[in-house]
Amino acid sequence: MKYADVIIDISHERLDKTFEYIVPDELEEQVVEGVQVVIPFGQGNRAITGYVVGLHDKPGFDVTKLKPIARVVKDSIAIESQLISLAAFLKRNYGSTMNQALKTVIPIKKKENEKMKKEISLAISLEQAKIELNELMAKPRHALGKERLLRELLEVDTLDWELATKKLQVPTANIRDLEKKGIVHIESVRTFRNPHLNKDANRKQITLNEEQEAAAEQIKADIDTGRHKTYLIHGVTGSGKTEVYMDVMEHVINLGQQVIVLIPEIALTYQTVMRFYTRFGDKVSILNSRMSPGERFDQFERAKSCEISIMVGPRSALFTPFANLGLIIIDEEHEPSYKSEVIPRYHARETAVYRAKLAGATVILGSATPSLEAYSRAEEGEYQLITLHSRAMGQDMATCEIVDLRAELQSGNRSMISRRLKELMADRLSKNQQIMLFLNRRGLMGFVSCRACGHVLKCPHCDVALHLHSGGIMKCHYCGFTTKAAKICPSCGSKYIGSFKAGTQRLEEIVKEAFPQARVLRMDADTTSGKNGHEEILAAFAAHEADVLIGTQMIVKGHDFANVTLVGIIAADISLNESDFHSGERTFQLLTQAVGRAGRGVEPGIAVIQTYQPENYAVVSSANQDYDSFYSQEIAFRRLLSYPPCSHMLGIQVSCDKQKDAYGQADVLADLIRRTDPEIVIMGPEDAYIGKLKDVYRRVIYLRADDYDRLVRIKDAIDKFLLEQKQYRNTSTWFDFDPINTL
DNA sequence: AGCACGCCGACT
DNA sequence: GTCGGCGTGCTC
Repeated sequence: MKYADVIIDISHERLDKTFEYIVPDELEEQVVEGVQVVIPFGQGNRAITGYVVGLHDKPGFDVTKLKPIARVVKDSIAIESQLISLAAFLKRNYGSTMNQALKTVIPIKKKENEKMKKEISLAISLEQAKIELNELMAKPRHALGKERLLRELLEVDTLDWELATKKLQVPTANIRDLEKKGIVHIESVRTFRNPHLNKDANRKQITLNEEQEAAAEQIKADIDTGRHKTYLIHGVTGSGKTEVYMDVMEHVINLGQQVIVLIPEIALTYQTVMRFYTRFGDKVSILNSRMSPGERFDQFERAKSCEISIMVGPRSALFTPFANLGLIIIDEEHEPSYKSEVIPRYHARETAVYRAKLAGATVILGSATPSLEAYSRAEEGEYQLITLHSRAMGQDMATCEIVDLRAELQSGNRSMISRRLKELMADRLSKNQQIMLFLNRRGLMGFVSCRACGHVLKCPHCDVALHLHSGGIMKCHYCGFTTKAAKICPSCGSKYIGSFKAGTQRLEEIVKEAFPQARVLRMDADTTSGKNGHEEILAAFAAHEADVLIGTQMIVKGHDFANVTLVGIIAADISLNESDFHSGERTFQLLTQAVGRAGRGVEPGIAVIQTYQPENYAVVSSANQDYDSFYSQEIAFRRLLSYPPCSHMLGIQVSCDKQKDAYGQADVLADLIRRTDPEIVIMGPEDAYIGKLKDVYRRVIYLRADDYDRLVRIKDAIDKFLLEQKQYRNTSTWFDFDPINTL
């Protein structure tokens, strides 16, 4: 007789343990570690699903009380036992129930209706298609989706419907329209096929430069001799890190192993995706946050059945069930999107290193501005540092000028644009070159306040300011609460009440005023409403349909525009003045990326950084593109104040709809912590950054310790206490290890 | 989480 | 006298 340990599919601390079940003889073949099973649970024997996490021959519980497993869930993926260990790692290191951890690691069940795959192909010859494309391009406002589709079909014979609509983001209407005109042909097929490349002509032979070659060779040599390390590739913007990744990827695939490539959500663009497709063809699958759980499940199933050997995707792609994983690449390793915002709040970097350890795989981290965490590990020798010093195409780095806004103000210029920036903009516009203006919007939002008494209109459900939207409506960006814009201040009755325009919007007006002839595009939350908003704006800018692109963070991430020769950073300080200890690091990363946008083509570029703190080290070192100088100052600051990576932090949040209970429970937990570990550095309890959200009050406690495990022990003590505690059962508590965002 | 058992108020 | 409130406890 066999017995199985099952984790019940109910996420509750009180059920967060394995339950033992009898494996019936007829199910013995099917019940393996990782499968989803249906089991009778509780007095009523109601059918509940669960995950098998262990199997043994001897019962470990009163055998008379054991019930048999009812059945194995059809189409459930038996995940690698490695992934179960990975879930245990998530539970232990980031705090969650085993069920929550398993759910982040195991793909969700497939949806019922399996739809027919459709393929799109050209109904006309390649030459005709080129003519069609040219005609399309000639129209001033043509459908960009059609353009992408036609361009793609010039490269490949057939295109999967899903690929076209999801990854290339071609609207279905565009495809239908082209079909009606007889340009493309839509065919339903049964089997799934990835696009095949028409000809290898477009598959450029990539030759690595000396530095890239040395980097790739070093990693490949280590892999060949069975050394599986973690590498940090620190390469300046444009140094061609991706070429190094691809070279190593090819090597690993030739060894019969699989590769996971993590890319920040925001960089999952058409260009990035195509780079992998053109190099590796149908070995690649792409995971996308817009995919439904069913689609994701399909991709994981293909990985499991060895149909593909490369998975490219955001954070969650880390859990692709490859049986023989050989390499994990994390591009733009410093990106905050690698930290999960939901429980378990894991960090993809740490988790990747752990998964690689389990699988005997190699990890490559890459960044132009490595996180302090990664770089300090490299310095300690835990990761191996590889530096790429020069740009692959040999372009010069942009020159960088810092404009002191204090001096600008003294000489009477109160505009958002300094005289120097204006002068350079005029010059670029006259040369028909493009300009990017970057504004970190945070702090310049369009909230509504009273000019007489200073009262700020707040959301009744959340502790945040309401924002003015078009049509005289105020909206809460956190809970969606909407109300009519106030005409009179509810506090003092003054009618001098109004909003400050969003920074980008105001900047756009200023630019249009100063350069009426310039064509300006703005990219922010307001202008990118549609699904493909981003892509369309960026494509329009790439096609030089505008001279100036104004935007927030989104425009600085990984988009290369060859004709951009001037980048203006309007207010570098804004991100510096955030209360968070990451502010220096974020500012440096942002500025470095923004500066890197200038001069990606033949023309050398100039970047102008406007700031009130021209002597700030983050500003100065990003202007000089000097990571080492930034790092040494930032790490000294972290060491001095015992911030990560020089120590570890644990954020504990208590939330409750009753303010009194949230406060009470937070105090109880703080006492418990003091009793558990009297020496630990404890901050709080205090109100969370947003003290009330959707009518729920939130209190936070922060702990700091050199030893991560010490924090884990406190987490475990709190978990144990919460199980036994009778009072405050209406509160909920969760953990955030080494938090990235202020709780 | 759900469901049962269990001991105190207003109702056909 | 009963129906039902949700407090407490258990689930292999």
